[in-house]
Amino acid sequence: MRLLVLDYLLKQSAAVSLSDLETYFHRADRITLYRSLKTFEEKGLVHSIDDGSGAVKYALCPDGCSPQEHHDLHVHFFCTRCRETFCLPKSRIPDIALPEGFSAGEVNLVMKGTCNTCRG
Amino acid sequence: MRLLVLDYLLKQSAAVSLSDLETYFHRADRITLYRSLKTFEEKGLVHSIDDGSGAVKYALCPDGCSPQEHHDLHVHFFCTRCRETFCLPKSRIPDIALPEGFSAGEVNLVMKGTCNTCRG
DNA sequence: GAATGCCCTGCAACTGCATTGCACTTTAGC
DNA sequence: GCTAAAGTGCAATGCAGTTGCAGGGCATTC
Ligand SMILES: [Mn+2]
Ligand SMILES: [Mn+2]
Ligand SMILES: [Zn+2]
Ligand SMILES: [Zn+2]
Repeated sequence: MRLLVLDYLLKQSAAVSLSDLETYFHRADRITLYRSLKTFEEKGLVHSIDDGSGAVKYALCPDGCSPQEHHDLHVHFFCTRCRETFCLPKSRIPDIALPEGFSAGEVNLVMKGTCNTCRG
Repeated sequence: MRLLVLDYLLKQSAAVSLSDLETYFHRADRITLYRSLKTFEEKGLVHSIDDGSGAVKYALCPDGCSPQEHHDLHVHFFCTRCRETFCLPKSRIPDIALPEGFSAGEVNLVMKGTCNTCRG
């Protein structure tokens, strides 16, 4: 099952949600798919994306992610038309000036708009 | 009830969630508080913040927000210790380079780390 | 002052997504 | 082949958000 899920992820250009998997693998159990994603995430194969759509999405990690540390510090793009979420590894997150006393850790940056296939 | 909620919001330095309100106004109904926030948001009084904590938080808008358009294009900061979320209106979101064909709309930028009261 | 209508409130119920427990099956190691 | 571990399926739960509906306050109108 996990191999099938991994194969599916490799073919996607956009991030997938659990319900996406559920729709595609309609014969498989929801929980199995859920745990597959969780395991992949733990092992550093995929990273999760909270794009504000209500459902967490997952995408394959770039090379160099380890179980200890995910460095998915790239921008994510959520298309408001097709509701797909894309990783934009080329668009790095710039440094943000913080007020005195604040120390930065992770950053979550999600842009919204229309993607290249949805523009008209 | 709404006046009480508004009064409460005015006294906060951090964004509040629905359950925060629920805890404070323990005699009021959850739904009434929920709808108060929704009404405030519609009218341009508050803006909602998705900080990734699982619960949407709300904070008063800066001057100039209208029912039609919220311009809360500032950075939000989520403290991983006290789990409070702060608006950082001084930290503007820089422009992000997008790939060809992508057009930008809203941006959600949440930084995580420790706030000025939680640093040790 | 009674009737009408609107707005606010409270109760109940429902949805969607995430998560866990437990039993069963399959796989891998010996 | 036997045994332990890993993977899977089913059930149930939790939590945040949301909606429908009915009752109550209040002001306007006749
Ligand atoms: Mn990504
Ligand atoms: Mn804000
Ligand atoms: Zn699109
Ligand atoms: Zn803090």
